[in-house]
Amino acid sequence: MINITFPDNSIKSFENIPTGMDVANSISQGFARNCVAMEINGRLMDLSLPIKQDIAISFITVKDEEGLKILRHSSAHVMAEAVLNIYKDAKLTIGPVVEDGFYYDIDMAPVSKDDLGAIEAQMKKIIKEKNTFERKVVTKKEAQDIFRDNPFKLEIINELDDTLEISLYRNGKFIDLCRGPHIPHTGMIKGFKLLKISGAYWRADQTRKQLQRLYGISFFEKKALNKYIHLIEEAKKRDHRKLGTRLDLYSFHDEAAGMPFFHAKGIEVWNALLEYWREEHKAAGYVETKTPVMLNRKLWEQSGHWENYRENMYTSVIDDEEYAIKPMNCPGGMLLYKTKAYSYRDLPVRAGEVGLVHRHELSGALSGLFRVRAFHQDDAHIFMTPDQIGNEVLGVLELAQRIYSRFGLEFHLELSTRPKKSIGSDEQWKEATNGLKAALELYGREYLINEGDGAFYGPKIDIHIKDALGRTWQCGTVQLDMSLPERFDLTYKGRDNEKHRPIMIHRVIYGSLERFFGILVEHFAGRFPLWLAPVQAILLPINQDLAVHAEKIKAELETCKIRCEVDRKNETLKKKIRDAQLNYVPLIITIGDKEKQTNTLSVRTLDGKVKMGLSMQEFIGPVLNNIKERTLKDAIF
RNA sequence: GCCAAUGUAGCUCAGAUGGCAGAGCAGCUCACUCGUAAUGAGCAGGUCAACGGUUCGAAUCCGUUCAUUGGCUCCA
Repeated sequence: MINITFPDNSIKSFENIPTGMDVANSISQGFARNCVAMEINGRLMDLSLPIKQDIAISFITVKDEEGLKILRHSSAHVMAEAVLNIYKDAKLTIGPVVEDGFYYDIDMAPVSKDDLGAIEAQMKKIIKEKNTFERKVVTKKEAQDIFRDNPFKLEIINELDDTLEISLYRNGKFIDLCRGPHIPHTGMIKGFKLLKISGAYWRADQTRKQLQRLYGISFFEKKALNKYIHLIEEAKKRDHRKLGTRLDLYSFHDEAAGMPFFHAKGIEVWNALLEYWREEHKAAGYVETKTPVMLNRKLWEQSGHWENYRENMYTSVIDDEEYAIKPMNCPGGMLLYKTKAYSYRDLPVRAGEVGLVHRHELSGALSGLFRVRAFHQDDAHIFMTPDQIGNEVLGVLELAQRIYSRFGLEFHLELSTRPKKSIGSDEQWKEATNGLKAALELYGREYLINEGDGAFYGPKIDIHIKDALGRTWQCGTVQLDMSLPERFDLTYKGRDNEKHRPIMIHRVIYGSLERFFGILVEHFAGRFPLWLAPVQAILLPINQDLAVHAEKIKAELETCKIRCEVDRKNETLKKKIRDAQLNYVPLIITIGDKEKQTNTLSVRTLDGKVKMGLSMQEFIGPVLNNIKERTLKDAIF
């Protein structure tokens, strides 16, 4: 008699030794069909395993996050089997589940995207066979014997802890070394797709063999796969590199790889972003500063960058002196601080700087505006007394919230603590980390903790925003720095008339203006809200004779600081409207004889709605209001 | 930097097997002067990324370089 306890504390008894599947079936067949694995004593196990003693179990089903991971892990096995069916002498290495699917690193000749179809076809066949995954426990010696032709698996086996049992999984003819667990049978993979191929080093070590990494994704439902594919396609449509070209915002040139060129229209958006940034920062008690782009090597030695960051820095020799283009703004900020003597009464000092920095990123890492070699940080350095940490960090979080919500972006927070390689005493780290924690508590929102993920000079809070497609991006960061004030011997006079060391934080909110711009393009799919739109209104004269009147109106709107253009092309109205719509101009104003005679405007918005007979005042008032409030609302009239 | 793919007109792309470089959009000209998502006709536009090689002949084949794209963190 076996007694099984379920999560709701109910108990069921079985005459004979049941498998996990038997137990699931005893609840209902429908439930069993949706079961993927079971959890016993915190360990995930196959449903096919017998339960030999009284124990508490809970089932992992297709609805659980864990279930999906197991499915994808099993999918990796199926993919590996498919690859082996086609490429007989391929050698498998590891095939884990990752955030967005799974991969398998395989030692084989390079394959191309065109080969994926054949592998997918093989996988389909295997899935159709509904093969079960059979688990077998072997000794280390047996495992070594089975994988004697595979140096990668041997290496893994040799490293395994002797106290662990070594398990193999067989589905069909395919056997792999694996911890498990797996789905009951391959038929549960209802939707899958192989996504991409890349090179990857064995154990991520450049000195070791380069393997082929095949990526795939899979789901329990075909529908979920379609949804995923749809998301990828939607993301593709919003690709800021494509939209940037089409909307004439920015471009990239071979002559300066990774360094974007902003066009006139792009700069309108850029300036609107910065104007808003300045407004918020002024209101939050910041001053704005500016430091040079190129500074002497001595400064970088003092700041520690020469030692820690040199391979990413652009350098040049001028008048026999070595200079480096700044990869960060902070050392310049240090010099600014040192230009005067500070009293505790002066603190906190909040000094912002929209600084242009250059970092020599690996050529393969470059990607549109998202990963560049030259960019502007909306940086600020805050110098303060130790007891101001909580308040100042809180202030940054609140400022960040105000700014992000302006764009309709949600966000979450992550706290990163001391990494292995770091400077400073335990005491300092404790104080700094507690300071950040205190601020987070004051702020009152949940946050994740990334143990050991801080900068070498201090702990930090990262702010991750979530765009309209649900993708997250790390933009803002608040970093406590325990190194630079020391290295530059920053001080302030305390109430006690003694010198004290200020605490310093670095923080950004947009992060990289370039990158944030790119994120916004994708977030809005190119349709900027009115306050950001490069061209806010376009005037379309119905015929050539009306162009003069259109220009007159344009001049009037421009005195109100509304960015506008006249489309003087010798085209039909239909055509001009189409062009304006495709360029996402929020306000499309047609100028015909009727409008000229009555001195009114006929306004079409991007949703295709038309409002006729508006007087200039009826138009300008609400428009300026919408711009001033920087609202995301399309509805203006 | 490493692996793979890609690079043809301002943009999007076609150009098996080597034999005079093409389309649509955009641009320019002309006609039309138009009322809410494409008027028509014509013209112009190219060192086929760069350099080198193979060949009677290269956008096409080979090599090098540059750039772009997807990866290179997730541990049986």
